[in-house]
Amino acid sequence: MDGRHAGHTEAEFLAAYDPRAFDPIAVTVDIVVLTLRQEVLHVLLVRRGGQPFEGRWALPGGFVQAGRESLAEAAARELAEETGLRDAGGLDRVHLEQLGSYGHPDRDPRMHVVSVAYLAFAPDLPDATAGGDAAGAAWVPVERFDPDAARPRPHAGDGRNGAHGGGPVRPSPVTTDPDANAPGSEDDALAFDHATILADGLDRARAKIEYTPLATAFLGEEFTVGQLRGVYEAVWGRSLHAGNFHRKVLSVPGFVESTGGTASRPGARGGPRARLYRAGDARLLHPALLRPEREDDVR
Amino acid sequence: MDGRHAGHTEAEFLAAYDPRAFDPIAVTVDIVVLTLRQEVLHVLLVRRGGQPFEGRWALPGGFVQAGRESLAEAAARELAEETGLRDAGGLDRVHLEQLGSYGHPDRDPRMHVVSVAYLAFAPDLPDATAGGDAAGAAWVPVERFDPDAARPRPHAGDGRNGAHGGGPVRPSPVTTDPDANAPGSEDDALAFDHATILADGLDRARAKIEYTPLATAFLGEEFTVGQLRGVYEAVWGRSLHAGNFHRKVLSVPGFVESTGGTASRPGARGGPRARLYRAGDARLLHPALLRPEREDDVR
DNA sequence: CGAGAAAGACTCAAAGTGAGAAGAACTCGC
DNA sequence: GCGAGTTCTTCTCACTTTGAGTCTTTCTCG
Repeated sequence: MDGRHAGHTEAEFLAAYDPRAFDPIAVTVDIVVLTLRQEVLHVLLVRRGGQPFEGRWALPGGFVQAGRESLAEAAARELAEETGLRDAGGLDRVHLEQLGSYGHPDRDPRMHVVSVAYLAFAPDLPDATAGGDAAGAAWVPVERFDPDAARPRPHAGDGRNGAHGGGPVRPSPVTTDPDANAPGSEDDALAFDHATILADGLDRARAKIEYTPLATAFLGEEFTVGQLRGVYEAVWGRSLHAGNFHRKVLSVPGFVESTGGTASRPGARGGPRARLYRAGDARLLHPALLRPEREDDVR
Repeated sequence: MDGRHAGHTEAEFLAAYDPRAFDPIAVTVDIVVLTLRQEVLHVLLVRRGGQPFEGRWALPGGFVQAGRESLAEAAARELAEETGLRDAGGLDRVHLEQLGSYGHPDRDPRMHVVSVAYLAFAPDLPDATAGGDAAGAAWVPVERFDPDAARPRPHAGDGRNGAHGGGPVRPSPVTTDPDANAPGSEDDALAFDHATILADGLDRARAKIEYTPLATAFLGEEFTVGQLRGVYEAVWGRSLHAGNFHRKVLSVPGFVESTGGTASRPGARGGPRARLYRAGDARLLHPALLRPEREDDVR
């Protein structure tokens, strides 16, 4: 192909036994941590404290410790460090899955770095603390980085223009670095290829809640159907038909199970007290909860 | 967590600038290449010509060339080398997508190796040629490695016990190494964690043809609805209702488009000449072609 | 108090699905 | 050449699932 068939000679093959005899590739993990804050989908970002991309926002992550940890362990470790959640004991409620790997030779100016990206769904977490080498950490509304501009549109047959009907952007990010610029403005692209990784993570999240019950990972132990619908609306960026959603959620076996209780107080804007549910034992939703038509994606 | 928070001190962080100052991790690509031969799903395996796991069967793959190629390029290169398909010019018809990364520190006894696995769907290819350091290459029926034992079962309402009804294993693998044992027998586990990777690839393939038109990647330029159904039956390991499948395929917009022609000869066992179709322009099938119930997977 | 909002149950029409049947076209074996 | 067996393709029928809308009840807010 390029004369590198020599990469298969016995000499070069044996060289693999000496770990330092060839150009190395570094391996990192980067994590797309998603959560809901005030009904808006946020992603955890850190402000880089060193070169390259110093001062820019990036996904949390770090180097995999060679010979000491698996990729998933590295991701869990970084997640614990960067969210400061380790001590809060809430980490076991976070869903963590591998997203994909990114290995273009020029994606890091220092050397060839392969990043294994992970995707995490977290319930509402306290403000982020800047751990390790980061100069700041913040929960940022994903809308600012979302090329699909997935702000909630009313669903097709929705007559009213409710609170979700394309209103202005929600509150600014909470950051532990008061001087940090809010990320997401024009000149504030993410470091490395993290914009691509984030976009892929959002795609994955939007698809995943269709056929798995993982939307419940964004909520507390107990939740109402309305809160669950809020997760879908925030992630998909569309408002959904409340009645149909309710029917559907309760009809999918194992999605949610009733706790018997009702919410101690109704929603902020009134209404009856909703019944409470917890996540059921299904790992897959069958039948799935499909997104409203998205003709653009089809071709 | 384990006192390695030191991994975030400035000193260690700067060490990343010297690529050889820390324990390296090697990066490889491994490819699950699937194809159909005589209506049976096969995977491409190579026989290892060196330690470790010498003489065992493994997925084709190799080291990523640091600083020279992306992960996808490395996968495409290895695929071309190992299938000998490069010159046949058929590589552009092969679908190649990233499957996932595997990085347990002990998965390779030599050192910490992270493998980025790819999944390929190929039309029927010529016999494999052992390229590079492999001592042999073969197309092997996946059934031998498939814990789900996905041999075609008749669909629920299928009265007859046709040719798909759980017959014996199909022809043995074609290999360029005549002395090679047929892989897949009791004591012939795949090298490394390749059994896991293969299983993940099969899961992905089975899910992917539900909502994408990629089943057509297993076929030639033109095909009949019956051949397309054969792909689904081989991959899912179930026979499908011919009439419903036909209706469904033609009703999904952009899945297939008619060429206007008909097959030059009917199927081997008779029947009228089927109409010919080619892949349409859809990237997603909507609505999807869902597998028959699989209650086991749900919980 | 009345307006507005949400929870939840309901109706109705449209679309999609599984199962079976049937006609036409073709292969074999005899 | 004939009949049995296959396959392709189209239909029918019953059933399920879906989107959209309505309605009642329970609550908050002004």
